[in-house]
Amino acid sequence: MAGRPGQGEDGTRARILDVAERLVQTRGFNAFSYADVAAELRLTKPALHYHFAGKGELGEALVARYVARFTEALHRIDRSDGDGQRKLEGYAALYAHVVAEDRMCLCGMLAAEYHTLPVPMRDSVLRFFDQNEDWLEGVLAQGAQEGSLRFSGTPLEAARLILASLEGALLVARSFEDPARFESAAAGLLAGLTETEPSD
Amino acid sequence: MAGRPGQGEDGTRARILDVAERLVQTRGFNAFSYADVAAELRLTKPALHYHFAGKGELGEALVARYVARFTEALHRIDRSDGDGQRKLEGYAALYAHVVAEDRMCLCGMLAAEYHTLPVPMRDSVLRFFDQNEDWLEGVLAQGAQEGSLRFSGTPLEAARLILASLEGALLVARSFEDPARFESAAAGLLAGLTETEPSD
DNA sequence: GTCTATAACGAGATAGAC
DNA sequence: GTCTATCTCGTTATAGAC
Repeated sequence: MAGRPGQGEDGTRARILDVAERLVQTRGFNAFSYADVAAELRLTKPALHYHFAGKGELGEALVARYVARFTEALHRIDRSDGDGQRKLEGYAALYAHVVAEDRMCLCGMLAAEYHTLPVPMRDSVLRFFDQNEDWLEGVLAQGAQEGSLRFSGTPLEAARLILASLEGALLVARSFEDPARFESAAAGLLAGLTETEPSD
Repeated sequence: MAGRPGQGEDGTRARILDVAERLVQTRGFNAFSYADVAAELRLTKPALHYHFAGKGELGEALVARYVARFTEALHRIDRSDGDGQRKLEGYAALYAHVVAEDRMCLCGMLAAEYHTLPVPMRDSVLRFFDQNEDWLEGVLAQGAQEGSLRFSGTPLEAARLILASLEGALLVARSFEDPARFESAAAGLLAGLTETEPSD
């Protein structure tokens, strides 16, 4: 599946995923076609079918790679070893990179199209959200303990609100083609979690 | 355009909009067809073309009606004459009704598909968001003045964060087919805006 | 206002050559 | 691993009868 030869990742396969990923993040899974990807790579549709049996399989590979990259990014933040607040800032920055490229989060886009997706893709999308919530829950628990973060409810509830808010902020900001809208929403969200109560 | 006859709203036209609206809110604008709507209403595709020249025109009518209904709902909340906090609760309840029907907000769904939409639909989606933000801004300013709401940044910034958070909460909750996820996120969001600082 | 019939196109997919 | 050629189906849309 990965790079059997010498290097890493078969070249064509990775380039197909790169183009398809951008198309899905900007137009949606139902609004891109094998023909779009083939044309951009100067290939033909059957060449794509050689690498990915069908659109469903391509979609599954797309989400799998996206989740793997996100997981890596979360591990990088963990290793950076900041306090909860800094980790949350790092997390929001991941989304900022997405909107900077005029894209929606891959799984946020697929969430909108959820009811039209092949079941394996649906499952992967839910796992993506679960994984993000788990990670955020840990960061929030850490932040609460340290005193770097304050929130109402349980860490899991706060984690879910953060995930939803960032996905929604991406969705709206991208429509206005205004990354600043995302930045502002992310900043406001963080501010609400770091308010120090008036020290008496 | 409206109900020229005796009653209100031509029957077929309204029924087409009803079915199309549900399909767009659940599957997306790019994942429903005239054939879907026609079959459900036991009509033929040309009958639909009689009422709406093309898919674009149907989409425009869909958003126009949705925006009009939302505007009415906001006016109802205004007339209810509660404080800022209660108005926000009423606002969140509008979204809760949507997720209870396993739907996405129409304009949230269209925001995901934004780059594939006919331009008139794009404009209407942005106007929907603008209108919501304007209304929320007013409610937040009122709440801040009364002391029923607290937030960081300007009322407009807070309004944008609320809109994004609720849209995102819809998006995620609907994927899990779990309205409780939305309710929890909405409650957490409200809680963050009504925290009373430790009274001394 | 709704129908039958059909055009014109693009989508996803396969067979089989090279 | 990529191609040409082709198939089948669904989609949007129109012409013209009733």
